[in-house]
Amino acid sequence: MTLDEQIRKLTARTVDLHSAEELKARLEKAAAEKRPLRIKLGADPSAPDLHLGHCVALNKLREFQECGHTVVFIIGDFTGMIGDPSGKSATRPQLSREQVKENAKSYQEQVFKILDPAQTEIRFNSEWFSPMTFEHVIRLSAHVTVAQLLARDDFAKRYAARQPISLVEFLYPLVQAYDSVMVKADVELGGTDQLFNLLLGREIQKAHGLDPQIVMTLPLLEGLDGVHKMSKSLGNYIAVNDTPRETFGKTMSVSDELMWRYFSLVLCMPEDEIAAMRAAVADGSRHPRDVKDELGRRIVEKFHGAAAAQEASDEFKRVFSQAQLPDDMPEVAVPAEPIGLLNLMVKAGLAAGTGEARRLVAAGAVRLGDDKVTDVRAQVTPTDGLVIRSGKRGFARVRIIG
RNA sequence: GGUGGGGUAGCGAAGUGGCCAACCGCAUCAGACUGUAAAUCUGACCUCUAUGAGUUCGAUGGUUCGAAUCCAUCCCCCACCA
Repeated sequence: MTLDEQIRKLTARTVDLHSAEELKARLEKAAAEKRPLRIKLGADPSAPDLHLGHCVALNKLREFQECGHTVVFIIGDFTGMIGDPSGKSATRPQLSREQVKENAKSYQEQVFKILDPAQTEIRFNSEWFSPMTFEHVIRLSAHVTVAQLLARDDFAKRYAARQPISLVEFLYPLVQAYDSVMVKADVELGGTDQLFNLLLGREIQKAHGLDPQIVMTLPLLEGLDGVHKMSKSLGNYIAVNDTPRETFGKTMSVSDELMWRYFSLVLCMPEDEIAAMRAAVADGSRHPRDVKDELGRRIVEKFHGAAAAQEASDEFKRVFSQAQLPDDMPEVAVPAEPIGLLNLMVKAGLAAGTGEARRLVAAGAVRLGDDKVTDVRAQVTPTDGLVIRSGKRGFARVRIIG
């Protein structure tokens, strides 16, 4: 691959790049020295559930690996143990050493669905932070002014709105920046919301006599609601570890307009191919549903393989397009004695309590076999194999126990 | 240390003695419509087989026939000025 080809590949989909010239120079230098670049990505170990939003950056790292570079994946175990009160949630629970370890392990499993383990270096930042003295912390802090920190967009807003900003939050960018020093990062990337932190890494590296890292930001992927960025706390995410069925179903719930971003950011599809598909949908030669079906299959395939992808798609069509029963469904074991419908639903896990079950029945969402039931006081005599449906997604099959 | 503002259901936010299980918005769930969705409309949304009952408004104790609302003590949070 020529240098220009590499650069084109590596800078695709980026939002900010500081700077293109530096990247080029660094790539040349690395080639001359016959060493791979070190590409850093930091991860917070408190949430080991990777989702498609994380994949945007991971995909980019993967592209770096394809160009022969090394990914340095930093697990913020030290910071995780302290607990980061970033933004709204006042204080996060502190994680124990064991939890952090466990999370880190789960992290690696998920990350390697995209990254190549052979070209990945995993580091824990407790390695350099645990032995650090307070003197060292103060010296590090001396490199940054409060005005600089307040320049960060969210800090500026919160300060203006008289919202609290914890000192820990102020320190966080520094912690992250120091990671860059310790692993001698050539490039660091992150979401656009990370721009400030990434740039601070450059400053701190310079202060430590290192070449400043090249900084790249990638778009934030909107979640299933189509508005907010995908995040676990908002619950609008597709997790790497979701089942094929879940992944596919969630993908199909993405709006038509948003799906193009998923093609680009999750699947790294080249822009011209996406444009071609958009054109096909616009002139009516392709149905948006079919395009989305393709999106769903390709996302499932990425994490679970082609067979699972096809199956998830078929299953979805059967259950939702044709309103038929899914292949397999949870079972509820009950004796063959009359039971209140509401209680049966709770037993079957179709409702959290009889209150919810009552609502569902009253709303006309519940069917026993093929018959809609709207009487909240209905008594049911269970028969083996009886299917209870609640809404579009809730299914359970009755098993009789002696 | 001082001054001021707060703690109400998943979140945001009204309510300041009875009409309060508590307006409203968001989120969520369901129904209709679809292409599966989104958008839109409708309904539900503390718990309980329920035209009723039970437990809520930071905590505890008190006043009162009656308290989210009044009093006392305590706990917690925030901003500002030092």
